[in-house]
Amino acid sequence: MKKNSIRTYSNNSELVSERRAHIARSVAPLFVKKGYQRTSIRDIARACGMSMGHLYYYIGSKEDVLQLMMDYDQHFYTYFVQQMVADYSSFSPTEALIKIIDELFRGVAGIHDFMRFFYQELKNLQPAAREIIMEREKQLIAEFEKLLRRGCETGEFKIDNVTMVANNIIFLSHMWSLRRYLFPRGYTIDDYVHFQTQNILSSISTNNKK
Amino acid sequence: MKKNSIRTYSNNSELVSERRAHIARSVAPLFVKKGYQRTSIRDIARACGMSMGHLYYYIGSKEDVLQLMMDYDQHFYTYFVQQMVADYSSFSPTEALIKIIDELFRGVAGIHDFMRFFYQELKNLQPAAREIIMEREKQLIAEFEKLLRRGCETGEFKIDNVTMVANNIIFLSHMWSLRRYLFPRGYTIDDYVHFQTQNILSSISTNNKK
Amino acid sequence: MKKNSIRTYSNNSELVSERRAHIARSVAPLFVKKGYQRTSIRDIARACGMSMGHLYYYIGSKEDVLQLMMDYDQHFYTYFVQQMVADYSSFSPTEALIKIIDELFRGVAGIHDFMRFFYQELKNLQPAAREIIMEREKQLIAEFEKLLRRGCETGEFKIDNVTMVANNIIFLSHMWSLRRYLFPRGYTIDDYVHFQTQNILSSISTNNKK
Amino acid sequence: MKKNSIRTYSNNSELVSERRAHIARSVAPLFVKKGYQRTSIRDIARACGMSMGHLYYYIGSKEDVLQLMMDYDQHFYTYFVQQMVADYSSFSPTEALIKIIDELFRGVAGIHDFMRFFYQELKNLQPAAREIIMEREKQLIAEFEKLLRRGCETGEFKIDNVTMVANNIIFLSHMWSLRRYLFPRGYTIDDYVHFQTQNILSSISTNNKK
DNA sequence: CATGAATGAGGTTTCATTCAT
DNA sequence: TATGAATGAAACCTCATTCAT
Repeated sequence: MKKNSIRTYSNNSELVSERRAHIARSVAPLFVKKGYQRTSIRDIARACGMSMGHLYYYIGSKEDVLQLMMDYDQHFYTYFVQQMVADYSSFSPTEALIKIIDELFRGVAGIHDFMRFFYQELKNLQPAAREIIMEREKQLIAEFEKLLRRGCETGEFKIDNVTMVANNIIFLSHMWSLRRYLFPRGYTIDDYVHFQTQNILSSISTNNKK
Repeated sequence: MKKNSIRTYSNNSELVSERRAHIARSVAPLFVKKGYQRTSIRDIARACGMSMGHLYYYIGSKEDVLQLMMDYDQHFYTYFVQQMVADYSSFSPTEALIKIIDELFRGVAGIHDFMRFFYQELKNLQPAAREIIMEREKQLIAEFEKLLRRGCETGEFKIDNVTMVANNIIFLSHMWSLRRYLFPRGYTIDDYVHFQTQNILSSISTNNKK
Repeated sequence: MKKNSIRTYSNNSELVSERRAHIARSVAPLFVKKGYQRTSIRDIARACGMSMGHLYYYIGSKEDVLQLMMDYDQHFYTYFVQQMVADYSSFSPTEALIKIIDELFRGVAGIHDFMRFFYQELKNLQPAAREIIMEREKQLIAEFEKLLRRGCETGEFKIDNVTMVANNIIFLSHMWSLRRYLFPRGYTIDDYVHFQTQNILSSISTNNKK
Repeated sequence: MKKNSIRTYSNNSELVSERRAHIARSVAPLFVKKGYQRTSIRDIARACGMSMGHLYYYIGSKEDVLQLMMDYDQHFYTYFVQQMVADYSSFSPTEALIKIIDELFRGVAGIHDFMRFFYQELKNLQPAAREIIMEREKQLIAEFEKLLRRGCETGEFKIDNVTMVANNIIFLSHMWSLRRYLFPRGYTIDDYVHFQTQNILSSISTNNKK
């Protein structure tokens, strides 16, 4: 929605969008593998199948590539969550939350290396770009708040601060990406999802069957 | 004892230890402010009050400085937690946990920029160095496990997987450093500590007064 | 007639001339502001309202644009002087010289930034193009020689080397463009014209009323 | 006297001065021949007998090399004139002026390619550096003013605006460098000096023997 | 123990020019 | 005629590391 003012020499905005999406897609595995700083423009151009000069036809600086990639991936991630919340809107809040946690945690685990990258390289974005990312992250949190509030209204949940519970849920979904190396040997994503689901429900559910 | 295979040209191991501690201390604010990659050897040498050549008398590469600094800081952090657990060993597990969470979360919040740095730059360590860090992190988790197990034995806690609960507690202590920008406006560390304490207790305490 | 060996893909020589004049006009403010080297082909094309590719339809290289622009502007300048000399042909040589100096110095002062550009970028022309410029500059000098000789014939002037006096007059007209920053604070073009007029006359006039 | 704040990584200010002088000397013929913009850092480093990296040990940017070179050469030029004025202080103003014009014009003719370079590349200096150059140029003018005023006091000269006469003398000394290609074929520096001397004297001398 | 001058490979970015459409 | 996407060489600059002193 917002206009990221990345420089381009082209007037064909359709082409620019397409190529930038291509760049974002092409660069992702490279960035995730080597990190942003260690990836050179030469690497990026090669991965995109472009010459270095031509790459700069669509971007203004290396930093813009980072922004492009983060935007692109975060967009999918956000959309994925919004879709889920919508999909389970007919379920009871508890049922919906269980399903959504399941899908979210597994989904995030599927892009664990991107999640790590995200935490590592966010600082390399310029403030304006970072602001956009943050804003979208807040929308994500709002989605969960919506669901949690519905649960409070039905009496299934009892929550003092829905925003913080939403924050907790999302942050814990990242834990698999950031810290699974510390988990017990043999601990699976199934175990993890089950554990966190119980954990979350036990602290908000009024029907505590523990 | 340690597998610290950092090169030095000195035989005076006491001097080496002392100088390396000095380097670790001197470089920390620089690294935290500018990031590891953007900090040059020249910057590091200046911050340490050494010449570049002499710096290489005590280290083998720039990466070693990162390792030194992370080791040094993590060591304090780990020691701080171990001390706390010991200090509260005479308290009831519930009381101890409340106290420890309070101190831990506030302590971590006090070094929030180091915590961010930690998540951001861990990837720049060589696997061997990363392994050492991980190992110590596991010891930290073990401290909490110890406390939680004590609570299970007294019947105050009911926990299926103490390792994962310990992991959760520690990870949530990092959340203030990594994501507080997403919290509600005006939300304080006091609010945060209170919220997470309730949250954690409600999911493990047998005396559920919710 | 001219040795303008600038490449074109067009056979329509009228169109070519027209377009080249357009290019010369369009590019002048850009060149004067940013300098020749710092102005890119993209800048030039944009200023001309053409595509880069189409620009190359009428020129062979970036250097040709410089030549075009210098040619064009110098042509006006030369024509302007020739016209003046003709206009004042019925005046006495002294009167004519006074008038012409007045108009010339003020005229040149009006295009001071072009004059500076001229001195700065002449070296970027190829020898052949530079030769053409030089030739026209010599014609300009010849105009003044004509006037000065007329004054010698009437006995109003006494001059050993009319060519060099003509050179001096023209060069001094450039001084306002090249060195006025060194002049006394508040010194105006009026002051300047008056000063140089007196200065020149005093050294060639037989009727020395100093 | 003024502190040109050119970046260096060295603390040995003596070495820095020496090396910078070396750079200024080494780069001059290159700059004069190819122009500033067309001379690459690689060229400069080669001419200085340094690696590119080491060159940047003593300077902060390519522009600094230009400043160094202009400063260095202008310093000699200025010093040369000041010396002359001092040397001829015991002569009568007229005699002194004749001698000084002779030496100045010939001196400047000897560095004609630097003089052209000076006019061409001054625009590439940053304002601060340009200011320093301008200031020294003004000091030069002041030297001539001193001499001319002495002549006015003895009654040998009659001058309304000594500053502008001084400006004229200096500017005309540059003409040989900038415009001698337009002079009559076979016209020598001897002819030129003689012509301008007569020209200047005739417009300021009270003893007009024309 | 200590210095800092020196290196050279590699980083990001620009730009005149062409050519398929 | 007219377009502008595409190229690749070359530009300026940085920096981890070494070595003579």
